Amino acid sequence: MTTSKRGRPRSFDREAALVRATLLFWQHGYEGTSVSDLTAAMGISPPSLYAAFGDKRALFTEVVERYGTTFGAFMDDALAQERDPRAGFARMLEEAAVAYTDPGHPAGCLVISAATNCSPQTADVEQDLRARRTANLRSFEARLEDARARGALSEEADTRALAVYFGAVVQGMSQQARDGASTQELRRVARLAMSAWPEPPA
Amino acid sequence: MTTSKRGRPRSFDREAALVRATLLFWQHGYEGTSVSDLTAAMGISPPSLYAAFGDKRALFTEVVERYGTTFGAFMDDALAQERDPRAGFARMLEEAAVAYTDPGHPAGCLVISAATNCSPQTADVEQDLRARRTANLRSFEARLEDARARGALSEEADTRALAVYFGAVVQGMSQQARDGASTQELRRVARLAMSAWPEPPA
DNA sequence: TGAGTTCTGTAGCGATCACTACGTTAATAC
DNA sequence: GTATTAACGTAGTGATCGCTACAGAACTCA
Repeated sequence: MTTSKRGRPRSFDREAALVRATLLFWQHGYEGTSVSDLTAAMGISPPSLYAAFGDKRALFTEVVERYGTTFGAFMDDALAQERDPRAGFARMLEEAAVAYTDPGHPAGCLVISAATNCSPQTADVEQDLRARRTANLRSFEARLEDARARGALSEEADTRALAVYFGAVVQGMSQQARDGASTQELRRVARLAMSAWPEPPA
Repeated sequence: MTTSKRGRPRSFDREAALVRATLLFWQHGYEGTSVSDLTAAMGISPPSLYAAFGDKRALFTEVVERYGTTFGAFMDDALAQERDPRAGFARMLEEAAVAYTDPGHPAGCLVISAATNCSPQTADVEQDLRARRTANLRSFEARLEDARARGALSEEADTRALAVYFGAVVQGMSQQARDGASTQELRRVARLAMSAWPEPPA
């Protein structure tokens, strides 16, 4: 394989520019971030942005997908890597407390907060992130149902309600982080939240 | 007192127009709602809007204040009217489950979701709603500290952590409602969330 | 070298943003 | 009646929105 191409080579680091765009969308959301803001932060001109990423919408989609495999990967990892489902959810919440308050990037979760209030024209962006959140919720529910099938969760446990509950806790922790909550406060929230975990089966 | 004034009388119902504006801001947020959207929904022309409410920012402020005394009043009411603090928080969450999914208006809470992602130019709006949320959190904490002082909560209870926890749960329920959660699902979340309430003092 | 290709910066496109100048209309005050 | 006051609709302000036409620059290929 070869990386050489015809024509004038790109004069900026596409990956670095993508990270800059991620941080901007993370902080101000999709509509709160203008193309002018993006080009200024990425250090490129509008034609370069459009040539490299398509348009604002495509750039945002790429940002969200990259976010899911990097900053946001801890959620799936925690649930998948812990054998004990309770430990998996507990670890997910603990890591959320740390990740959402990391001073190295904007607070909270991009998927949760980057498109919560959109104009009628960009309702599709709001819907895209909503679909990601509901997919996460289904992932929670599947993990809980799997735990129940394996006998790690009582038969009476309401997996749907627990899934919505953990989804709400994660989203709430994200917004608390954006509102200024500290890592320590969110850690305590994470521990309190685990009180809802049902008693083990007899 | 007299309600008569000089000059041409207003030809629209100011209160009704304010409600229309509330519903729009509630659904699409501050920046997601344009003055053009507002005038169309309120059935008035831009000069009438500016004469009656000042500007978009002032209208939003009035909407938020009115929201706090109507749709959003159930929170303070629940905490203030229940003698038992645990019952107060439980009632607040139960009523949130119903209010956030009321089909008569947009889902969730306006204070929580109307300005979560703002452009740098309107950061002050985001900050105003943030101040309201942190005030609510302090109200939670004060209620919990009062309960502990009265002996209704154990001395070891972490009132700050509990306040942040309940704030996160409420915010999470609001976003779950916007993401399509049903009243019943949120009711179950409310009940699960109360599991974190500490054991009564010995 | 020259042709072909692709990125670059400048400069500006039409559309929409929040907002308002202006002349008209409809009420009260005298 | 006339004067005064205030809301009305029309029509349009400058600024910013997302996006692009265009020409020059920098590369690979023959």
